[in-house]
Amino acid sequence: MITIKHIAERLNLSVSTVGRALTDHPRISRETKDRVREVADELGYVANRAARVMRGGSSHLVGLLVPDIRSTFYSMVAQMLSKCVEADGFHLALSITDDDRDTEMQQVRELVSARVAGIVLIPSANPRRETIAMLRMVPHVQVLRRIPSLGDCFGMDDERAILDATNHLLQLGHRRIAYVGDLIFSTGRIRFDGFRRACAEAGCAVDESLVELGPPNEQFGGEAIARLLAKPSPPTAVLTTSVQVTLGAAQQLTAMKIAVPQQLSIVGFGDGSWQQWWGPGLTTLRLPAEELATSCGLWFLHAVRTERLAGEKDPHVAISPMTLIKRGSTASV
Amino acid sequence: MITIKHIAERLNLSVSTVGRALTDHPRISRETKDRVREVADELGYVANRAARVMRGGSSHLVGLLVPDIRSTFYSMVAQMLSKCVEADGFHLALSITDDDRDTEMQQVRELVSARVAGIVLIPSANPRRETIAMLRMVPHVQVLRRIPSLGDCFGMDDERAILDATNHLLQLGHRRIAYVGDLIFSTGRIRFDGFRRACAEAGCAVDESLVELGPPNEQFGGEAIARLLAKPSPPTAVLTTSVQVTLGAAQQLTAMKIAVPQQLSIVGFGDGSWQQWWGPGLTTLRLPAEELATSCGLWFLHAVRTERLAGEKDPHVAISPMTLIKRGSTASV
DNA sequence: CGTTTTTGTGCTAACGTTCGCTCAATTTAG
DNA sequence: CTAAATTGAGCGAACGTTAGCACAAAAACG
Repeated sequence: MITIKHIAERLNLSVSTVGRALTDHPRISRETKDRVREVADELGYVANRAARVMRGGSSHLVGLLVPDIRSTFYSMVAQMLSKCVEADGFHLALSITDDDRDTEMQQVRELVSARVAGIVLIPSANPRRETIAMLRMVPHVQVLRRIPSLGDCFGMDDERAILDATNHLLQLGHRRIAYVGDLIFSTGRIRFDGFRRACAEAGCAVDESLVELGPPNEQFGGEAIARLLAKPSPPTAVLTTSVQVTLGAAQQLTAMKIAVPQQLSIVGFGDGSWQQWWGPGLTTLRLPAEELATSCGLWFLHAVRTERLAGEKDPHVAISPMTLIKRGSTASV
Repeated sequence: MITIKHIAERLNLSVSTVGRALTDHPRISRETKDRVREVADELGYVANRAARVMRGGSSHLVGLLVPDIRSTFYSMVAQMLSKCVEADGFHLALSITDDDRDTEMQQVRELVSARVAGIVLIPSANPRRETIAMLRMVPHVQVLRRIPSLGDCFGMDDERAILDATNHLLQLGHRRIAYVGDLIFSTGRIRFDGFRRACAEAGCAVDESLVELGPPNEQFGGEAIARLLAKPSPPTAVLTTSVQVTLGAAQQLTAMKIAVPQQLSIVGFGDGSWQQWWGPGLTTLRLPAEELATSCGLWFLHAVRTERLAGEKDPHVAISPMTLIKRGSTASV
């Protein structure tokens, strides 16, 4: 690789002069700058960022940790964040955690080792103490889920949303409402609370046998639906409270040829083009992915610029609202 | 940030000893190694990768350039690639190009500047000379599209696929077949060739007024369908030859309440869960995204390990087959 | 017991870039 | 016409890590 040294030799200049010429230092003559630039282009010189970082400069790298980049929500976050930070000359280092705390730890170590300017992460269910310690060394922002011992967080109004969805079903007269979700993540617990609260407020007892708790993935969604419908007295409505669970549930309902909403009403989670086309159209909670990602990106740049570390005293917690989109998959009993 | 120097001072050791202890050098006593490790953990030491890179080591970074990470295909590539390379201790630096050659150039410059171990890219339609020159400095692999002056490429059998799709429609008796695609990318041109060849071989003249060429995005797909259906003698079948165009077309057909396949047969491109649920089910060309991404990742690691540069003499060109999935959106005339 | 080998550690240079300091040459001011 | 200011460029140190060389102490060998 070509270095400034090569350029300096070629022009019989010192490395410092070449360095200054390339960074447009005011005390270098126009003529020298032009000659240096010309030779640099000719030799195909590309600055070594590692050296710059070592001198104490910024790596201009932003770490992004997501469980799975194929998810529409996470890829939207990645896209928007990338757009945001690139406008300021930053770049994205993408790490995929699989929601595994050990993978997460290793990835965070890598990012800190690369001296990233900051980290945006969707934290795993229960990050290691070490992970948290490392995160506290750099500006960072949590998205979606919230670990109290970490800093700023951009989340969604999970409780309100599930409350709305449950109330929608209650107002349609449903009393046997099944709940499919998780208690693994902070969001899962908040959503479940919302469900219980809505039921309690409506004076509707929660049938524990209609509560399916498990990992928020496609497979569990499908299995949960199958189990629920196989019960002696099946639910009249179901709430699927994560994107993947909703997808699995929809596939299962289609496969089992269940009439929606006649046999079962369903409220899904997240938005994708498939939801408008699935069956009678899926009633769903729309995620404010784009807005959330953008505001998160902007805040993040702010955090990096002000060298704001681990949400020092009062972490900034932003809550974006979700909206219930009513389609054909929910009807009165 | 804590450096080995801090650890050395704390233990009254030299930096070299600490450095060797941390890299598990054989000539360091077990006792010293343990003490060093302990203090390192206590102080929260994280190695500075920049320094390591400067010493001539690898950055263990792999650059990935995609037009848009929200696309299912590209995010699948990102996911699989990440899995592949992380198994070998590499990490992904994600860059989004928007298919813009200037953005692309800037991103490649950044990656080379960060001294990435290699680059995987979906090249833009017409990369700058400078971009190509920089790419030639590092091991790199093209995905999907192919720029002849660059190296190895992992693509799909675009011509064969469109040939199959067109023949499927021809066999169903269609003669007025519309084509919606692009001539911007190498893939677009190859696909169009496949269409023309299939028609020619079947002795079916291509009606140029039924050929809609434009950017491969959702908007164009919708507009193209609207234009085609507004013609005095509209097509009986249409071939949409990119993922986004297919999505736009499907949305437009739903919006216009066109009876598929009675009024119009359609063959789409790419696969997504929505396609099985859209209308009567979309007949479509399945992309071998997962396989392609995985084999690309493996080859890439090979290229990095063997320091294989710009496809030196004979670039490796892998062609994965696509398969036509027949669903309800195509029927005989 | 002396010699060779092994073991454990320190010194120092190097990677590529940046930046403070120095200094000569040139220009401007008095 | 001399003194001061400005311009243009070089020297050398520093960033954190690694690795070759050196060297003392300990161990193994004859």
